[in-house]
Amino acid sequence: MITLKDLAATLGVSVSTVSKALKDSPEISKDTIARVKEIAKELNYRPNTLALSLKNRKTKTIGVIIPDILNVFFARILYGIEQESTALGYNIITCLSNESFEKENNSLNLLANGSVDGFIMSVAQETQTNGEVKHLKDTIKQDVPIVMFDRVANDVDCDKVIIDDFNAAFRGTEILIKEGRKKIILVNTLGDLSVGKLRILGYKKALEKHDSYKGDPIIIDIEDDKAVLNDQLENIITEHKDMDGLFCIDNVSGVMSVNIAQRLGKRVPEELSVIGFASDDISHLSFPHLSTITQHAEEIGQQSVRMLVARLENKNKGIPTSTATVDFTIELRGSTLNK
Amino acid sequence: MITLKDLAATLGVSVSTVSKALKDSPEISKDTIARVKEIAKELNYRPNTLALSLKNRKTKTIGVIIPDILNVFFARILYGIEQESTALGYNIITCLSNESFEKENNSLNLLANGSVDGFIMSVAQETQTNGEVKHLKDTIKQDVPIVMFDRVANDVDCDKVIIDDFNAAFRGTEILIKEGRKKIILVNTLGDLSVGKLRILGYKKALEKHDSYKGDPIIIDIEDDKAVLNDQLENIITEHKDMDGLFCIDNVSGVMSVNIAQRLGKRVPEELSVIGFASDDISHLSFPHLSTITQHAEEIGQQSVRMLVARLENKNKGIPTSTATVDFTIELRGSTLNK
DNA sequence: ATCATTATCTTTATCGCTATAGTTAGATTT
DNA sequence: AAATCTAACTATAGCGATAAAGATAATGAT
Repeated sequence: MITLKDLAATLGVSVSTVSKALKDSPEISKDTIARVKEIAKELNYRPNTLALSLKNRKTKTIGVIIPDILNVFFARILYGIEQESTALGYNIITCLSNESFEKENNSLNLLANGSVDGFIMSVAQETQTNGEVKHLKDTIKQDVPIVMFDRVANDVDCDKVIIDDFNAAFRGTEILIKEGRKKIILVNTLGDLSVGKLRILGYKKALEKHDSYKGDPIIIDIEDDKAVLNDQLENIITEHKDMDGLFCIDNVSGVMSVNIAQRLGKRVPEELSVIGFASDDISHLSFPHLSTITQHAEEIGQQSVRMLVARLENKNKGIPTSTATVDFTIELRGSTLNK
Repeated sequence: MITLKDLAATLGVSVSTVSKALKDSPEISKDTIARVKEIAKELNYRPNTLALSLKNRKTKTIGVIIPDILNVFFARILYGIEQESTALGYNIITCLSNESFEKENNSLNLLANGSVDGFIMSVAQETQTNGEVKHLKDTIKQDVPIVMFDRVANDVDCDKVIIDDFNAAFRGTEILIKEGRKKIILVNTLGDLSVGKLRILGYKKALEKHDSYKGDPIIIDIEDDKAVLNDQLENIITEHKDMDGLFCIDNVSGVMSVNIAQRLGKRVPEELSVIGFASDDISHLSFPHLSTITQHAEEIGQQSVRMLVARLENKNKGIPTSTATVDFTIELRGSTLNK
């Protein structure tokens, strides 16, 4: 690696002259500036980012903690984060918590010592289930800001970016109601994640609000394990012969359900209308294609970066934290009637 | 942030005493060591990684460049990389080249100045198409090692981790031949990527080798754009009425093909046997489930880390570079006969 | 001719940490 | 009692870069 010192030595001037010349300082003659720049280019000099970070006390680096990179929703968000970070001149250090509190905590501790300027994260399932927040609050207290997306800890005071999950589920359920469906079941694969709870609330609220719907809410919890998901869904479809509306609140079970129903001779959408959540393109893998509530994952990522950078670059001002809501869209394809 | 200086001030000793005490130096009395550690814990002292990296001239950080994080194959590899890195005490800085040469080049330049100890990367499509290698060679020349996985640049001398794509495709094709299929078509969505070429070669070789197979190889190039993929596959299935074997060399078109064929009344696997490549779980989204050549993506990631770290921690010795091949497995499900 | 002013550099200190080279007071040796 | 040793620290330099404060010679002012 080539340093300022090396350049200074080859040119026979002092290190600070080189440093200033490279920044076009008026203290240095145009002649020297030209010579310095030439040599710098020739030797392919690149300033050492580490040294600069140490000096400036900021790294232009964002720590990103993703609970599950194999979940396309999160992969897309990471994609958005990377795009916007690059655009704003920041790097990202990516950590995968793998839904574990311990890994999340480690990552936070490891990086919150000057390695990153701030964090963008979605809370691990374990963290959320156990209600752990101390590690998050501690980090913020040490003056390292956090932006949370999607899965947020309500009792931590920081910037947040979310989908209006309640409203999304409400609107999705309404579509089934307006088709005149009489028995609409919600399949929950999200355990007790905050977003799952909100979606269930939206579903319930929609059923309540519409007098035309007579039944009670039916919520079936199943395991989100791809090996058994198929069987579980098949059971539900077989057991509830009179079910005519199915609302899946994750990414894959909707696609699977459509395929299973068709195979079992239950025609979609005539006899069963299915709607799912989506953040990727697998809705094309069922026939008919799955109608979905589509989350704009990239936008969530981008928005998170914007909020964090805004806070970093106005640190002193101490603006109060805020929560941004990113839009969703409803895309009706073939698995519902109102195409 | 709390520094050694802060600790020294509170204790009324010198900075170097604190530093030594924290490392249990024999020069420092047990008494002082105890006092220092106590205060350090109390004030939640964490050594500044940046300063350490600067001092030690190594960062314990790996730069990872991924061409497309929305491709589950790469997401899984990243997962493997992250796991193994963490296990070996390294952090990762993730960059997404988005298949662009320029972004790949930028990332390399940005980080190859002391920010990372080495790189793990898969070459962007654009880079591979244009045959760009200078940026890769330059990086290595600057003494920053690179490990390439999956898509590798053959004329760059560095450690590599690959799947035996040739052999995988050869074996996959053989399965169809041994079922007695008469017209086996290969669908290529990978353009002119190196791995695609190898898979096509393997397919051709298998057809050649088996005298029982009479036809010529048929390779159909289609675009890898999810919006039109469906239609393109439907066209192929409609036009080639006598096709009884289909070999898909990417992740999704196999699943789609099975679903389309069934819908069009072409029974799978009786009339059409389908086999695909896979690195994720979407093979469950077709009925019957897709038989696949399964790449062990996590293992590719882990192996890459191991090779890079081995090189980093033996830098002086200058071991010659090597290429590791990661196993694949063939998983026969319902879309082929020999289940 | 003397002093002030520029132009153009160089020195020094600092970011946080560690390794190397001092320093000091008390204990041990002869 | 003078010389040597040792335990337990402190001071210094350096990783790479920069900003603030000095330095030097040439120019201009009076």
